[in-house]
Amino acid sequence: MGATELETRVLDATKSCCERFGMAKVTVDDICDESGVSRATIYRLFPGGRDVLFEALRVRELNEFFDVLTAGANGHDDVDDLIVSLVVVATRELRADDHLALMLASEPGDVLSQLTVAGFPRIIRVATDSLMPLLAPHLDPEFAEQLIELLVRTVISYFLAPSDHVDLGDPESARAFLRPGLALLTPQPSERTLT
Amino acid sequence: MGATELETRVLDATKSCCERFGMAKVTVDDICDESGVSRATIYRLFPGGRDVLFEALRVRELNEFFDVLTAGANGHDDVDDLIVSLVVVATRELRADDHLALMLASEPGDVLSQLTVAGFPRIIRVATDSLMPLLAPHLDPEFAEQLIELLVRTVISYFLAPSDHVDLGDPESARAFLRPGLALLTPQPSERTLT
DNA sequence: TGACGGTGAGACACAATCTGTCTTAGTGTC
DNA sequence: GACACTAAGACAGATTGTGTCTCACCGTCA
Repeated sequence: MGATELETRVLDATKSCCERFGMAKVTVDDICDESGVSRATIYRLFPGGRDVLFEALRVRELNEFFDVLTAGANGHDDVDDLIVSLVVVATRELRADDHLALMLASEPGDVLSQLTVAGFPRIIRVATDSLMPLLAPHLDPEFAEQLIELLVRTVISYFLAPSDHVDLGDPESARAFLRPGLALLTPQPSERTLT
Repeated sequence: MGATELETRVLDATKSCCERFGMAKVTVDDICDESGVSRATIYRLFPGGRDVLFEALRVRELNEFFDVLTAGANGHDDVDDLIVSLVVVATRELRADDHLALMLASEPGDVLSQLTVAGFPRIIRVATDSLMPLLAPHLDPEFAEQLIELLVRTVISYFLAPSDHVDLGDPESARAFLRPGLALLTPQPSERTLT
């Protein structure tokens, strides 16, 4: 998974081109100019070209997102605290993501599709891979997977369409919102259901 | 010169497309979408298409600039005051022009060319047409034309490359900077030279 | 009612641009 | 000197954009 310095430069260039022109207008040559990498090299690094390039960028961004998230959610002995922290930090991270905001403004269709439809399974996959190690010590694996998926869906939904009643970026509000679900966790570990 | 509501809409759309994509990436279809005006109509309003459209936008912006400038420089009995005011207001107007700033950032070559080379004669022409009525009551016509050209060159130069010693957006600084030249005006109306 | 000016929709040929692949030559490393 | 890696750019084919055209539509005015 070690990204070459060259790959990094190309993906950085792709990112900044997307911000400048909007994804629809970016050409491979734009990325060449921006990165200072030759056309041939880009096609060798990312066989398939343009689409593969965007795909790789999405993967990188997604992984970065969960790296930051998991790094920022340490030192919680209590599962409840951990979960609340994850939700809050994730929400704040989404809100602070300038690139995401720009893309959401200039290419709403594509970005929404990535967040809710086409790209959603991947998000769940990466989220599961990243968060399972954190939750595994405290929860039944199958339950943890279901929980992660539900949390991802919730955070994304409240990010895209904020509520007047809940602010998942605020620890107090998030805890209050999550309490009913969290209550199911600790007291009776026997009957775990989400619906 | 009355611009149709339709022409206005098309030029507004052109402007906003330039800001979103950068001039190089804007297509006529983008402008159709943005303005809600059909392709056929755009080509009828602006025969020649794309380039003519950009040209028309530049003309409009330029005229608007001097309209605002002359409107903001009223009520000066003294020529010195008038000239200082024109320089200050023009400088501030340039600095406050978001569209110009955006274009300058994304398409430096084109914009610089418009400000200093290809578009410069037109700037001088419009400036002369706009400012002569203001200066005519006070100055010899030929001298006024020379003065206007020099002021335009000066304001543009200091706008593009600000000086550590002079701030033409500041009345005090501008007056001090212009004093040597202004001194030539009032005392001896006989020997008028700029060099 | 019918003629008329202005508009949107879209077909069209041509030009320009982009894509993805390829070959070449250059550069640094072992 | 062989090797891996890269820049530069030629190339065919696909895609996109341009500018012109025709046609249907719609409101207005006679």
